[in-house]
Amino acid sequence: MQGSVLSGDDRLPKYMRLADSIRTEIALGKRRPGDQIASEAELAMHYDLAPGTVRQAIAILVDERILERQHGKGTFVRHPRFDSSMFRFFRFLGADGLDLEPESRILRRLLLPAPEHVAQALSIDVGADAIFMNRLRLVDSKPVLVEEIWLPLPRFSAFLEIEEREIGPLLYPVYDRECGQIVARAEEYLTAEAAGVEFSSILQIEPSEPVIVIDRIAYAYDDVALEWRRSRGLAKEFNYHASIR
Amino acid sequence: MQGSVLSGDDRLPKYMRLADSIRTEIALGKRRPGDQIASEAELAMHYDLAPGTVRQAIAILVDERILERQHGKGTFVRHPRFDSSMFRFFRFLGADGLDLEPESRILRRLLLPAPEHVAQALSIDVGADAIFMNRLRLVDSKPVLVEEIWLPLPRFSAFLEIEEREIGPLLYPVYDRECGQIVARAEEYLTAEAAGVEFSSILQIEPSEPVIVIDRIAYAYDDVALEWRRSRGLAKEFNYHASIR
DNA sequence: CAGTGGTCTAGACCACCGA
DNA sequence: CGGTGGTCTAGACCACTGC
Repeated sequence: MQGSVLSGDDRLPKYMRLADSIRTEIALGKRRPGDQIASEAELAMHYDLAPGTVRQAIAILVDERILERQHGKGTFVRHPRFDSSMFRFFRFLGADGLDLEPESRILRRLLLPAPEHVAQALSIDVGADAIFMNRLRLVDSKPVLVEEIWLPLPRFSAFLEIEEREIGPLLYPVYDRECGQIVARAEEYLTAEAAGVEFSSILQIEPSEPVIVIDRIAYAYDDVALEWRRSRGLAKEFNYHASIR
Repeated sequence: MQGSVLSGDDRLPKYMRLADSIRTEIALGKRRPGDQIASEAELAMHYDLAPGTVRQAIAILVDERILERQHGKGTFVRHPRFDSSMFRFFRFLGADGLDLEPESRILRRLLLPAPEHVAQALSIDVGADAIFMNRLRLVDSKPVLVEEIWLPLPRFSAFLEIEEREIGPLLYPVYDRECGQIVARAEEYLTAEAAGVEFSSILQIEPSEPVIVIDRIAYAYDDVALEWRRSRGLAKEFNYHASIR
């Protein structure tokens, strides 16, 4: 017999159920970023669907930025590379005038009881232990960004054991490699405030100087919240662009 | 004879040329926001295309937020209603705790030579006369936002003649009604800075307090730049949200 | 009820890629 | 060259809307 059966609520259109099925495979780690998925013809055969229906399903996932099509090659699980999304906003220019990726210095990394706003975002109990990390980002040895990062247990327990030198400026590849957690998307909330005494001394600016504050919650493919992060950076290095329709 | 011919480069796919054709009709004002367009069956008949090809064309325009489909009713030119997009960012709460739309007070409205950054954005000559307007937005009679607005001539010449009381807080409906110019989309650029002496006195805050600065260029359906605007508002009222994938 | 968009079928042929 | 996605056809039937 050929023709596998689509799971899920059969009141939903087939193309949605196929999209759900592929999305779930990725969430479970059966398909990982970079992997090629079955061709449209194979999927049509396997699920006993018309080619057009399969295309419609894939179109959804391409739209969600989960898959990408490459004409003549195949359809692939997309690499979600936005750990540096901050650097679409902040432009850090070195002495040579080129964009720089700030180096990273971890100031603190320890277990702490999660405060309410973090606990709520990460769906853990208020006051439950979680990993807290404090990082400084520098360009030309000058501080430009401070980060407070919270990670839930037990999902990230391995993260406490890693040697600091194994942690580069990009955390999401570390989360994947050491903890098996893939960040698929994020929500960011942005505002500005005066630096204040605490952050002005860290960033070596005047307390009255404005800083941009970006809160980010990062999610896995299955919408589990993986990381809460608050970043503060010099407002004058910051420029955000948005299209509105 | 039935079967109209698609214009444009015939090396392009038919669905793209149909989408271009509909987009152009809207840019020329033949179809206006709220209008119903021909049904998929009619379009297929008229252009001698298969229904699926017509659907693909419409899908593009729906994706671009130019059209919207309504099941059982038809397909319509979408109303681009984002004059109040600022108020997805700024939340102005009145004494009763509800969101308020700030009232508007025009401080200045006159012809001035366009500075370079404005001229470039609006594709006019540097130093050429353009309409400049300075507005203050208030909530409970307290200033919360200052705007500098530039409009190109001769497209907006009628705008100088309008009585101030005919200009409400929303400008884009006025542009449409009085000048026949429809804003279809916009690009916004966002940063923050200390208010400084000029704006602190207008906004009644300390010069060191941070303000959010939003530059916006508004475009017509045919991508002609219609308006350049710079808004400054209290950073503490500001919260922007973005999804990243 | 007629008319609209939404889902789905079952193909054909083309354009692109890599071996 | 074989395999992939991209375009296009020509329908059928369903679900929703408003008269």
